[in-house]
Amino acid sequence: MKNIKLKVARVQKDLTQEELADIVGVTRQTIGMIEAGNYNPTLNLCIEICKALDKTLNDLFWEQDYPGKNA
Amino acid sequence: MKNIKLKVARVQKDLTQEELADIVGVTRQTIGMIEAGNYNPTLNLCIEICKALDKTLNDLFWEQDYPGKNA
DNA sequence: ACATTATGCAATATATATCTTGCATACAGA
DNA sequence: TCTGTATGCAAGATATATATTGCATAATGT
Repeated sequence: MKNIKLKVARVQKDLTQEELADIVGVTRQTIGMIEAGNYNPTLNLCIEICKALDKTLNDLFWEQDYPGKNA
Repeated sequence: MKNIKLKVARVQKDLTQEELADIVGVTRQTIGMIEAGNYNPTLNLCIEICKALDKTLNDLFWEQDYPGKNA
């Protein structure tokens, strides 16, 4: 499931996938896959992304696209 | 860095490490290491833990023990 | 038309999250 | 004292997050 919130927050900061990746210390592909969904990133990476985008974990990763949400 | 919030939330639910582990589908050791800190769990696991304990990501995993917090 | 930038997709390699098993300690109850 | 429960710690195995490389496409500017 795509993470639209993350993509929006990134675009709001006028950052490209590669720029965000550089800031948080991962590869462009990793950011791309997180935005594309079907991925399960690490807590530390999520936190770094949130800090880079001035958001919180709940802002970007809560109640949007975790498996079994509407079960 | 130890995750006290997680331990407190678990005890409030009267759950043992092993019981919580069974609920979220991991091993007792995994829960133990997350509580003990020096660990980097997966986002999906964090979400499952939050759901099991009726907490949010921010409640249990935000601004407590991520690296560089006070940098 | 050409070059550049941003993104998507995929295969292989590496790092690390998680599992499995086992042992040790502390504590509560019989 | 003995047994069961809850937890901590550690070594080796497995699954998967992430890196690396490469190619394809759309959009933009010259």
